[in-house]
Amino acid sequence: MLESAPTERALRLLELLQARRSWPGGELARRLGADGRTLRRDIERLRRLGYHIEAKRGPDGGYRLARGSDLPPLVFTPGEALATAAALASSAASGSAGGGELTLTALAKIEQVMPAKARRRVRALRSSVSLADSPNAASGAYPAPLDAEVLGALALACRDSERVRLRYMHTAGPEAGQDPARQVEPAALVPRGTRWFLVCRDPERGWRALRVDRITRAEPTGTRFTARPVPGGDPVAFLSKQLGAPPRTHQATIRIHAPIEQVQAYMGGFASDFTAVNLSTGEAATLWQIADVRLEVLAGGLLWVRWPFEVLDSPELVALLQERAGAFASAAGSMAP
Amino acid sequence: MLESAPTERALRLLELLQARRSWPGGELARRLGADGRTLRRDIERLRRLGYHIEAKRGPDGGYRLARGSDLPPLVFTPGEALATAAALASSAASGSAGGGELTLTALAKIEQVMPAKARRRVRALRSSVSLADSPNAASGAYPAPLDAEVLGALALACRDSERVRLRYMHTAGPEAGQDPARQVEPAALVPRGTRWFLVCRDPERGWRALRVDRITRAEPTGTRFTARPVPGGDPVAFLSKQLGAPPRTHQATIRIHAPIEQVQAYMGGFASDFTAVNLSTGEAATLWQIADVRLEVLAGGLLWVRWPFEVLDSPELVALLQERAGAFASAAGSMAP
DNA sequence: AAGTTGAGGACACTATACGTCCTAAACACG
DNA sequence: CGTGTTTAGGACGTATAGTGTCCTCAACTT
Repeated sequence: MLESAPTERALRLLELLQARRSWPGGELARRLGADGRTLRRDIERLRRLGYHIEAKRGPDGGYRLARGSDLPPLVFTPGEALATAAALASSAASGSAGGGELTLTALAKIEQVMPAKARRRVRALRSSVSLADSPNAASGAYPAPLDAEVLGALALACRDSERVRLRYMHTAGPEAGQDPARQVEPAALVPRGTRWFLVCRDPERGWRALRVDRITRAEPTGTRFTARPVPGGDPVAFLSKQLGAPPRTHQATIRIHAPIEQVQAYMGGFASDFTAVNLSTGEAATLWQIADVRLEVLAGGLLWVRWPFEVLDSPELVALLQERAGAFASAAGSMAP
Repeated sequence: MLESAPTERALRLLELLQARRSWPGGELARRLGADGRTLRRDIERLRRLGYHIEAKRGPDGGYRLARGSDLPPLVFTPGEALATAAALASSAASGSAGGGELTLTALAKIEQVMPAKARRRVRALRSSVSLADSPNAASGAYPAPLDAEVLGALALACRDSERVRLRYMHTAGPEAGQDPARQVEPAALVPRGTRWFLVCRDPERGWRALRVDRITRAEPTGTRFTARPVPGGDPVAFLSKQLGAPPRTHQATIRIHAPIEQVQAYMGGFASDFTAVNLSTGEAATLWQIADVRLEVLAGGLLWVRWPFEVLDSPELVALLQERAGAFASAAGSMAP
């Protein structure tokens, strides 16, 4: 009558083995409600399935799940799944780490199965993000921190060619300020500079590229559609046609009047690309190569430089620094007596 | 002779159901190498184990894994696990999101089982982080982006009371610049301001609080120790005694000369805490409350304000702005002809 | 050397799993 | 309103896997 005791024990075993580094066999058997001999057979089963379980004999021995060739199914608590989903979403939003696509598929997998209870807590967690709580969100990441739920739902829908119902906030044009519901056939999520775009087909309006941070809600409809080729060949090409040339990456070289050892000791934690130079005066200085799509981020990096420095190239950055120097001075000056 | 076909199929089924939203039963049966009837029994098994599997009948029907009360074991590809580990580490490092502890236990679970091959790729991925690749790391997060491997190993060791061998970079004192190996008994990872500290007991030197971003390597030794009470009651208290009072959080109120609607439209994505005010001149202005442990982060936020503004309180911020205004001006001025 | 813990063969009993065959019910499409 | 497709699940016989008990070894700690 379908009792499936071995399967259930196998899953619980994986769970237990991940919750603690090492378990004595007797304890495991007790928790699984089975005999010690049966436990040994279960361990053997998992080993045969490719999971690497080490055993240590003698007092204080036990079983432990170790690195193997295969990755075992990860058993998270709801809280851990929540933290993981939040981390993945913020990682995707910040655009760091090459594996953007992998980040999204991982997020999709969690989003697909995360219990509704835990899911609600994501929103709560996200809404608390502010300048105070999340310094990173403040200075660099201009576009909104993305909603893990929205991003996960979209990633899922793209993967499965499933139509989504979404709300998109228009900020310009005849529909500005509105937040109308519409259904689209998503094709791909494409990062562009610091933003994510959803390349999709609106059955009524044709192909569009929507800014993900302006999508306030995304719900899967459950209806599948047959994927069509994106005009222009692939989603990235389509996006380029829609938006024009990709935003230029600003580069600048900074000459810092301090020896490279000091600079690296102080700033090596968050920056690299330092080069040592010797000025004609014999002074030891450091060149710092920086680059970003947003000029303000470069200026933000310069906030941390505690030695005199100059911008060697990049007139744009120079212009921004001049402008900001004025703004800072007047903002500060107005408070002085 | 221990064949375990049902268990193996159950695990593969979970994998398949997470890789795609919906699967027709016939396809699943084919992939599992089993009869359709057996598949239906397998589905029933998983349902009985608490996983919510929806079915749709008729053409284009199929099975799908949906949200349930329980979180099923997540089956990641090596690449996804890698991206997840990286995301968790950077989330922990940035200190955002309340669930700091959950982030670490999740990271520990992945670190424990991630195949060595994938693990090496974490380092490669991390080493490419620079100002150019990761804007967030640049402007705000002064302390180093933490090594996922180190953080994961430490979290694991704390959880399991396992001694670790680690290398710690001294930057001051008689051992400055050295990187000696030592073994410690880790008690807890404690976030403090923008940094993480490992509260641990060095058998030779007693209780210590080590900055995690200065730990260059951490390897589990495999030997367990019996946890002792941390002096002062708990790790947080101990850390406070070691470091003195927690770093002061700087607060400031900024008056922006623009109506709140404009400010929110432009900056609402990454900041909040705006209040509308009307000046005596009748001008609509906006008050912005900002706070962070690091003054530079506050200044970084002000880089993005495109309207005239003043600092209403916080003499410290005013001083920094004045100083930076000078630095920016001279850095820019030196490039002009 | 003694005690503890994992490893695993043998055996008998149980009951589970499997495929084949069948009927029913939901759903989409023409 | 059928018709075909898809999930649902009962019945049945057979093969076979799972279980606990008992036993002997082997590795490791103290």
